Amino acid sequence: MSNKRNDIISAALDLFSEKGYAATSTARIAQKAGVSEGLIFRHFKNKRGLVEELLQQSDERYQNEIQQFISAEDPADLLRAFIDYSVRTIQYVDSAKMWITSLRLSQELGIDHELRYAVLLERLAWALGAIGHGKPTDVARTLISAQEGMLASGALGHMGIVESIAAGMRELVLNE
Amino acid sequence: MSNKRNDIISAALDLFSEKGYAATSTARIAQKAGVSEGLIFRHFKNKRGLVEELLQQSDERYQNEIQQFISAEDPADLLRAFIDYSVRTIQYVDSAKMWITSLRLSQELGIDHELRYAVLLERLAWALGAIGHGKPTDVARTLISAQEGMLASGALGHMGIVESIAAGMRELVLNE
DNA sequence: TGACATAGTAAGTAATCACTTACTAATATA
DNA sequence: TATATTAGTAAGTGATTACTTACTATGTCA
Repeated sequence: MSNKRNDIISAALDLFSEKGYAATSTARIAQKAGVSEGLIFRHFKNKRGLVEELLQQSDERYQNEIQQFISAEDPADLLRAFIDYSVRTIQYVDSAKMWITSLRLSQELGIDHELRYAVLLERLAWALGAIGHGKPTDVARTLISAQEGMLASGALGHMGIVESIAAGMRELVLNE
Repeated sequence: MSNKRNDIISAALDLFSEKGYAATSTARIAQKAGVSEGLIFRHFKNKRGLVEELLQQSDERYQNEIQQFISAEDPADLLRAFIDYSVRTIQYVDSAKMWITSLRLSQELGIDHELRYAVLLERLAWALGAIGHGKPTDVARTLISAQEGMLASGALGHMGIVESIAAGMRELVLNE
């Protein structure tokens, strides 16, 4: 089985994460993937179809990754894991690319990705309530927003800032 | 004095905030502004020059707006004002457009807007320290990140979420 | 082996892109 | 009022865009 279809998706991910959707041409994607431009349109209905599959893959991966810590039984452990995960995710170029791209493309294409956080929000709120925070749902939303802010503001280039934001979250939420 | 130069900037702001930079053509901007396309290139060196002036105006306005509360003498008042400002800013379509556009365009054009927060960061950290928070600089960064996250995630359409994030900030920072 | 679907390509297409040219209209200043 | 500068336009420019067409190569299974 050929892997050129995957080559296209992975080249698209690279380029979309650098330049965004509109500024990335299908010609450039084909070139980077080492295939003819026409092949993109054999495998995907159009450019939009390609980016939608990419976003869907990224979402599946995201849901998979958060599964690893949202089931923790100790609430403080869960919160610690959430904060660490935010940092770790950005340290591994591969993960970071997918996260940032997913956020940026959702914005650029006007796709609502609020739903994505439903499960995470619920578990965070539970953990926050369990360790004595008032308004746990509001606080959970604040944490998720802080995490998104990290991704939005080109934090990829500034590891120091990412660590600092995480430290601030730990201080506010866990007093540690 | 003609106002066509301003018409161009304001049409560009509208369109950039909807579609982003790359997906907005100079032809479309001219059409919306009710001028010929050539006029854009008389007043601005090129498309990039137009967006840079737009970003600079937005930055001036931002620095102006935060001046109104960062000089508060009471630390709790300052923090309250910061949080309220985040919400208010998004309620007024005009302000929101400028904020979101400024964040999105900085991302899309790869402009570092970290500097923008220098003064705010310093004053927030002071206020947080004064009311007894540990690691005040880290916590200040977390708050700013949460605010950026609000803007990044199409919060314009979801006032309820914006209010909720603000409530979470109030709870975490001021216990109220 | 032969028939048929799938994978892949090279060379198009019309539309749109940012930007330029060559010009006229308006306004300021002497 | 003559002159010079600025504001404005219509109609281009070549390059690039997403996508199509018409074709060939490769594998699959009766």
